[in-house]
Parts: sequence; structure tokens; C-alpha cells
Amino acid sequence: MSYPFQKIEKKWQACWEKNKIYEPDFKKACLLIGRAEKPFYNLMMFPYPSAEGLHVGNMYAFVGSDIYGRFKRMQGYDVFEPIGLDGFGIHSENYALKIKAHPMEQAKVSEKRFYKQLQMIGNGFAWDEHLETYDPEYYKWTQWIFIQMFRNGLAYRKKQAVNWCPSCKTVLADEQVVGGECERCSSKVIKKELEQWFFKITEYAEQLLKNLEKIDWSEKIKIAQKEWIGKSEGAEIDFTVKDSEEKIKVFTTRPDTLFGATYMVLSPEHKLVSSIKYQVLNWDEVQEYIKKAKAKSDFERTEWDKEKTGVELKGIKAINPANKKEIPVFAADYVLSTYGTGAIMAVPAHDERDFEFAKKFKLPIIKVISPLVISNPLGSSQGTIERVAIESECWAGEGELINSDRFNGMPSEKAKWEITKLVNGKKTIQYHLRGWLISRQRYWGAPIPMIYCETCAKSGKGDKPEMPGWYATPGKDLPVVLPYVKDFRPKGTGESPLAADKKFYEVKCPECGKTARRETDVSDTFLDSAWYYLRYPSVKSETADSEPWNPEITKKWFPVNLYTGGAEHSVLHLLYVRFAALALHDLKLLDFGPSEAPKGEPFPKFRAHGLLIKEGAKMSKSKGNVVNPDEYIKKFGADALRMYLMFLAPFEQGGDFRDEAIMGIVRFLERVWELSDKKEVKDGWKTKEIILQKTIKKITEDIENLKYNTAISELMKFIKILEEYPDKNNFEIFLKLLAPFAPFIAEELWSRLNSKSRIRDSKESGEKLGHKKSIHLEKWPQYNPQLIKEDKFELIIQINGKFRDKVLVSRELTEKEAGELAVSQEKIKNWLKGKKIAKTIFVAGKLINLVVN
RNA sequence: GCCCCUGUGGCGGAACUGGCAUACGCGUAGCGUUCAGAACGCUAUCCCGUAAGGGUUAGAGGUUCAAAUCCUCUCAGGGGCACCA
Repeated sequence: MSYPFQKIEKKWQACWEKNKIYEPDFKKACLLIGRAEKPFYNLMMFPYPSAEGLHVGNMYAFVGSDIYGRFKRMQGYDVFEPIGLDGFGIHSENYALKIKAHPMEQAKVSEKRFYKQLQMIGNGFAWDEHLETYDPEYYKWTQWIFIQMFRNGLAYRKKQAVNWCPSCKTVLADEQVVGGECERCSSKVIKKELEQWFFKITEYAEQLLKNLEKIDWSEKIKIAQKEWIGKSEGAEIDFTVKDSEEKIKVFTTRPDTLFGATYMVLSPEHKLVSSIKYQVLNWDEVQEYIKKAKAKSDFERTEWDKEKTGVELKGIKAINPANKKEIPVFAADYVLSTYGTGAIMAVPAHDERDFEFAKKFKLPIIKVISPLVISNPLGSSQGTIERVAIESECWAGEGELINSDRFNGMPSEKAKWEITKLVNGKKTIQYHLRGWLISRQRYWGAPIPMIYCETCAKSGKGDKPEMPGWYATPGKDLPVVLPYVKDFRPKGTGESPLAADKKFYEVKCPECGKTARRETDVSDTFLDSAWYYLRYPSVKSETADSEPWNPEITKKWFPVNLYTGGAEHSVLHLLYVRFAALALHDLKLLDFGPSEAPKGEPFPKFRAHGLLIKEGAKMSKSKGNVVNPDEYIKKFGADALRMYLMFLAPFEQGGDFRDEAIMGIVRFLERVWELSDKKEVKDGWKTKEIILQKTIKKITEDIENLKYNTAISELMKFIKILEEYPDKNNFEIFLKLLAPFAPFIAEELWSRLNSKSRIRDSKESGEKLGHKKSIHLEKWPQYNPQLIKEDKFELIIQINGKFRDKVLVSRELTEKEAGELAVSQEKIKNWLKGKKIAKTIFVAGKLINLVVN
């Protein structure tokens, strides 16, 4: 027999929605009265409705976030837990292609399916504020944001070799290239020269980096962002070219090794290579090399194991500014055109890549740093710095200068800036972060709201002087609606399918009125998701048509209190979304109001949930081990699946889904159901009061720390005691503690709590409510710290640090008393026979350790 | 190659700030209930040993009265970055 979870879950789902118990009142929030006095914005990354439906991994993430939200609601916060769909973009379009459907029609199907599933899992979503990124009412404002970026110089066009996925037939942002492969389809990414729209995220590199120190995020996410931004401090140094006016500017983080620079390398794309071609004696050879290098994909060029290639520019010599020596110049593809100045000084003795290259091309290797190594002799915890003779021929670490003229003996850190000064170099900072590529040559996305007028371009007119001919679509014409295009398949020509739709792209120039052309590329999906959370609270606002977010509501509800999501977005979504908020703040378009977090940071607290795997392996469609939550909900109920998912392991760690283990939770919920039928036993409970108090404390703390697994184990322990001493009061407390985890059964039993003689009146059907108010709006149980304090505790007796015995003693026990008590124990006496106590360690309230010999 | 995380019974995992290792659950075994099974209940369940006792947190070493926890090295698994000068 099992309890009727199907009936219960359906009933309460409908009841919650009808009574809007999870809807905060945004209007009241503005007036600082009513329910929204303590707003708590509990946000979870919204899903891509791309695949065959909601994945159990999505459910894992949503439930984990919901438990926290329900907990905060019961603690008296006005919790806002929105839901929506990130339905625009490549993932949804690729899915439509796969099943041979049109993305515009498929979106409606997926939406229905996802929302139905999301309703079944028992989350306290505020359904009234749902949004979908493909809704014109939404992407109107995505386009508006693009225009704000454009007007304020944060969006620009540039022709550049960009990442191109031959399978998705579109360009990709650097962040979407994973190990040389397309993030979405794993095809090898190649380079293509195209003119594209970019956002100047680089302008925020320093702020994005600096603010990381002041936000409470999972450490590994912060590290990933820090490394992605990739700040390095160094110097720019000019090398003159012999018999020429030209100079070669290099960026180096190790100016201290300048005396060891024995050659230079230009990237094949470097401008200088062709501008001095008449001086190059072997130009044919060089040209051939450059051609080959450009044809290679980025991935081929950057493979670690690959042997270095390059070609000397014969007839060209550069002068090392430190020692005035003539050194050869090479073109080689191990130097990237996109980082630093696209040229390097090569110091083979102190850089592994240069070392490898120098060996192959038989170039001189001059050591200029003598290593200083921290050595750690065995058995000592503190290291000593000493000079160690390093046999290896290449040392990339710090040290002391040698073979460097008057700098000999100087520590490298100091020498860096001294040598920079000597050669008139400039201290500079470089970032690894590059522009955010926005354009996509696809169909299913928000059209980039720009218009290009050739006539105006010729006369140099345009919204921005540096981009003649380009105009932002006037506000009254937004949204630029994505038309229904029958053949939406990507073309692979470098143009979006919209470029074939004359009705779409032909438009009158907003300035001169002549025929102009709309931008036909759409924007990156990550732009859709870079601001969705700003819209949620304002979806139902009276001003929703005329502004993207209501300033009053925004001030009240932001920044987000807790953001939860997957770690796979460390450098994608989570970087873009911070950039967008910081930029919009600077442009005075967004204001979160006073906050302890750095100004404009949208998520002062972020927690990454773990990955749910299946029997040791990642769930994937190709392995066929994807778990569909529907079957489990049907078989065991949403409550059981929710609790099982959370019981597996700590939420932030992720867990292993195994079919058999869910039975433990099923049994537990059965027992909860049965318990409500038991007769009350009044006596005997008093001695258990302290356990109740401790349980409340532990569960409260565990939820606060997202340690749902241990919170559930506490509930399991507690029910054993309740079974022994059934009692209505304590059962009520128990149900409240259970409510965030298993909201349906908790609500059902709460509504039935009525009779005095039994915990539940077994005759009534549940319609005659014991409690009229939802348990989810009840107050979270408080523990009484006074009642937790015990006047007695178990004193651990150790001998030489090993546990030997324990005694129940008074909390006031002194060290002297403890010592006397310890030696008087029978067990301990045996241990002490023939031994002498050399020392006693006493930790009050805990233990006594007798050191004997 | 660099950076980060993890390593505890047959399994998922507990263990506060260094102080009783293995909570809770799964699985397994025995007993009970049952015509029988399922389900349920009770008991047992890290290893060696009849016991007293000893050993054990991937491995080795160290710090400490005391180490799963701190330090060093090695091994294994997972993740991120990847010719970034």
C-alpha cells in the first residue's frame, strides 16, 4: 500500500496556483508595506527547452534552488522564484532541425511540455511572471539593450578572423569554443574573416576582475573567471630594425630577461611582415609559410604537442635594446596576432616555447637568470630559500640576474622594472579577455536592430561618426520582429537565412529615407540570457510595454539574493551577465539602489550546484542513460523524487542517480503518512525535548548551507523518535521541517491535522481542513538555545590520544576533577597499570587526554 | 604543460574550528509476520580475532598530547585553461 501521492500532488498543485501562494505583491513592495517587506529574490538559471523535455538534471537544479526558497519564505521573507525559458538560440534551432520542425512552431510545443513538467516537480514558482526569450515583447528589450550599447560606444563592428563552426554554419564567441570544438555540436572550429558586431566587454576587464574579490561565489567559478580574464602585468619594449625606420613593439612579462633575447618572432599576420617585404631576401618562402599558417584552424595552430614551425625573414635584423646586439627575426605561428602586440622577443633560456624553437632552428641560448628555489628539507614545515643548481637548460621561474651587465646579482622582480626603464619601455597590463562577438548567421534569434544605409555611408553620415551608414532602428519600430521564414536552415555563406527575405531586410533609411538594408544577422543567445532576471519582477508591471524594467520595483528587488546554476556557465553566461549589468549601471539605465555588493553586481551570492550523474557516468543522449523524471514522478511521486535527489549527496557536489536507492525515501514518506494515524502518547516526550531542539537547529543550519542531504538524514532520525512518542505538537513541527523538501505530503497532512486524540482524524477526507492556511506560509520552527544547553555531557577519556572510555559528567567539571574521575574508572585503571602519567590535556566540555609512558 | 577539486565499508555518503571514524540511506544476511510471495517489522553488517585486544579514512613521510581533517611527496579519478610571451 502506498499513500495516494498522485491525487494529493495534483490537488495541491492546482490549489497553490489558484490561490497564488507563491506570488509576491510587487506593488506593495514598492510602497514598503504588505507582504513584500522582506523581498528575497531566489533565482535559478532558466533552462533551454531544447531537448526531449525536462531532464532529471534540470529537476535536480530546480529543486535544490526551491528548497532554499521555501525555507526563506517560511522564515518570513517574501520570496520571488520566477521561471522562464531560454528558448531562442542555436540549441533550440538545432533541435528543431533534428526533428524536422520549424523553430517557431516547435517553440510552442516545447514550451507547453516544459511548463507542464515544471509544474509537476512541486516548486514554488511565481507563474504569473514567466517569460520566454523568443517572445517579441521580451526581445524588443534585448534589441533595445543592443541599441544602448551601440549608442554608448560599447558595440562596434570589426572585420576579424573569427571562430566559425562548419556544422552550425555560424560564428562563435571565444567562450563558446571548448578545446577547439563548438560548444554545441563538438565540430572542429575554423577561422573565417568576417565583419561582425562585438561588445566591448574588454573595457570592463578590470572591474569584472576586481569585483570578484567582493562577491560571495563558489570559489571555483571565481577562479575560472579570473583565469579567463587573464590579467598579466609586463612591459612594452621597442626593438629597432636595422637599416629601417620600422620598429618592432613587443609585450613581455619578463623584461628582466631582455639580455637573453636572442631572436624575435612576428605572428604570420603581423603588419610588419608585408610592409618590409622588399628587404626580405627569401620573400617567396616567407609568403608560402604565411599562406599555410592562415589556412590552419586555431585548434591546429595551438595544439600543445605540435612541433614548432617558422621561417626566418632573411636580410632583416633587429637590435636588442639592452645590449645592442643584432638578432634575427622570424615569422612563426606559435605567436598569436590577437594577444599583446603580435610580436615577441624570444628568450630561449627562460621560456619553454622559445627554447623548443631555438633548439630546432639552432639559435643561441643565453642564460640570464640564476634560479632561486624554495627548498623544503624532509621533516621541516618551513622552507628556506637557497640557490640551487638547476640542471635543466630552460628555467622559467624567478631568480637572480647573470650575464646582464650591470644588473648582475639583482633579483628578477626588481630587475623587471629597472631594465624596462633602461630601454625606455612602458609598464603595461594585458588581458586575455577579448571582445564579445554578438553576430550569429542563424535564423532563430533576436534580429540585431541595426540599419545600414549605403547613401549615408558615402556622405559619411551615421549615428556614430566612426561607423558611417549605420543607424539604430528607431525606438518606435521596436521590436524588429523575426519573420516566419520557411527555409530557416543556416546557409554557410556567412549570411543569415534572413538575408534571403527581401521583405525583411529592405527598409527606408531613418535619416535620408532612401532604401537601406537591415542587419540580417541575429544576436547571440547569451545576450537574451544576459538580462532576463531584470525583466522577471517587471513582467506584470503597468509600465512593461514602455520600459524593460520598472525602476521602483528594480530598486526594491535587486540585487538577486541567491543565484543558483550550473558551473558550466562559469565563463559564459556568468561573465556576460555581470558585464551587462555593470555597463547598464554606468549608462544610468539600471539602478539596483543601495547594496553591500559592488555597484551594479547583479549576484552578490552565487552557488553552483553539482552535476547529477548516472551510475558513475555522465548522462548523455548518446549513452542512452538519460533519466526522465516523469516516470519516477508517476511511480513514486514528486516528493519522493525531490527528496531522493537531494539525499544523494551535498547539493553543491552533485550525485550519482541509482534506481534502487530511491526506495529508502519512499519508505520514509510512507512512514510519515502512517505516523499521522497514530494515537498520541503524552508521556515520555519530555526527555526527548532536547533532541527536538537540536534537530530544528541542525536542519535550519543545513538548509542555510545547502547541505540538504544531512538535513534529510536528521528528518529520518527524528521520525524514529516520533514513532515511539507520537505527539501532535511535535508532528506539526516535523511537518514544517519537511515542507521545503516534500511540499505536497507536508501540505496534505497539515491540512488534516485536527483531532486531539489522534494526530490525524482518520475519518475525514482532507476536505475538512485542520489548518486552513498553507503550511508553506507558516513560520519556520525556532529552536530555543536555552533548551539545547545540557547540564551534563559525555567526557571522553583518552590515553595517549586514543579513545578508551567515556563518562557522563557535569558541565562545570574542572580539570582537577576530570583527572581524578578519569583515573578512578575501572577500564582506565587497567590501562594505567605500571605506567606513569606524564601529562594531562583537558579540553573543557569535551575530553581529557592522559599521556603516559 | 599549468590551475582547481576529489579520494572514507559491498554502494551513495556522515564526521563542528584537529578531539568517540563510518551518522543517514541502499544492499546483504538471520529471525518474525504470511498458505506462499511481495511488502513490512526486528536484529546484525569496516577488517583480523572465540575473546581481551589490535588494525583501518588511496599510499609514504612529517607537525601535534591528539590527524579523515594541517604540511610535503607519490598514485588514482574528475573538471577547467591551454603556444596568452
